[in-house]
Amino acid sequence: MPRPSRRDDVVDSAMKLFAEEGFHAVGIDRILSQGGLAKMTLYRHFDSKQALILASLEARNRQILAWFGRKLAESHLPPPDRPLALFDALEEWIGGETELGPFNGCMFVRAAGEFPDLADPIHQAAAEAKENLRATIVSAVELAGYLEAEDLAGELMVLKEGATVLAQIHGSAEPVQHARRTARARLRAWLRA
Amino acid sequence: MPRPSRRDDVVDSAMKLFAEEGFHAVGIDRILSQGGLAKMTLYRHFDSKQALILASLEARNRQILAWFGRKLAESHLPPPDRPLALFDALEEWIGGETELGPFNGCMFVRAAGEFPDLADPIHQAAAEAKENLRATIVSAVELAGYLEAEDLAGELMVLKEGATVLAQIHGSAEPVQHARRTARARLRAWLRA
DNA sequence: CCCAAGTGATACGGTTCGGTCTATCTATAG
DNA sequence: CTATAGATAGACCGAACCGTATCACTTGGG
Repeated sequence: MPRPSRRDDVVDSAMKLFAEEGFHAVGIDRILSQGGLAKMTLYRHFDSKQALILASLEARNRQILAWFGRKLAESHLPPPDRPLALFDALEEWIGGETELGPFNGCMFVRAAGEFPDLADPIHQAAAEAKENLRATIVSAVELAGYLEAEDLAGELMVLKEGATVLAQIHGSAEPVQHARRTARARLRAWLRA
Repeated sequence: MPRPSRRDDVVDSAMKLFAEEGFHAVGIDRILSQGGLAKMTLYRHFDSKQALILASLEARNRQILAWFGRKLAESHLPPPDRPLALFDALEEWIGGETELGPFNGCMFVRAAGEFPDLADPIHQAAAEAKENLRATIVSAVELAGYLEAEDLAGELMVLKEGATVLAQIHGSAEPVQHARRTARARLRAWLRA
């Protein structure tokens, strides 16, 4: 099991280009040339471009889950405010240099947008990624001591997705401020209940 | 000025296909064949596919603005709750048969996703469409008697976009419920302030 | 040392893409 | 009637697409 890492090279190059320009807009040749890979190296590891896209989404999913999970766990906010670390992390992602690379919106939202058929495996992979993130937020909310964590996490998800989408469209982190303010108020209300 | 409507035929066919399958995924030939148009009919009215996409976005923008504007104006909710008509309209759009056609997520979000370059005219058109909708919401919020309408509308926009995106990914209107509940609570809080 | 697997480089095939061009048809205005 | 503008239909082009095939080279294990 030498794990030659060539497969990972292909996925990394693909993930980067897909994130920057989109799935349909990026051809196999560009993925391979940027990275000095050969075509047979790709098709030895993947059946098709679709399989490569799926692998890229899975890799991105692990990356995103680990990053947000860490940001939520390492937050220095007082426990009831800790879920707000979600929006601090989002702002950091948008504005700056993180290991997630330049901010180009959510890769899963864009995948679901380019492959709108609900039965498409790519669309389903995007939906699963969102469900995974939701579960992470549920855990964080429970850990912060909230009841009805499912409902609260659902509201936080809506806010996070809305802020992400608007930030990408307008090229600005301002929507995150709106989302964070709303989230803060909702957390306060949940505390009183 | 006979307004031969052939141009509109092209835009209508394009808008429908772009909404269903995406911009890169749909070729000119399909747009024309579905609708019995000739290629020269397209290129007499538009310089390029990009110009056709821009025209489709503008047409969709007018459609969306008129629809949400009407839903907000005709709402039978008590005035302070009237901005919630936004989410009722969204749910109606998702679930059912409206003049907006089948729900495939927000066309502008998907356009900005497929053309991520902020300098791309298509991306900019998508951003302008969002700004137009935001202005509509600001007016509705002011009309309902709220102060600081800009901030409140900003929060409502985030909720609406998040609900739209999640609804498209999961093929479910459930996120709209979360968004609506959050919005209701925020409106109540704004009333007390 | 040798063999087999993996890789880079390249060429190729069949399809589709966006866009141009020509030819024919129709419909209206003069 | 003719003249003209806009329409359809379709051939055509160069480029890019995804995927396959071929060949030479490197590499590591028995």
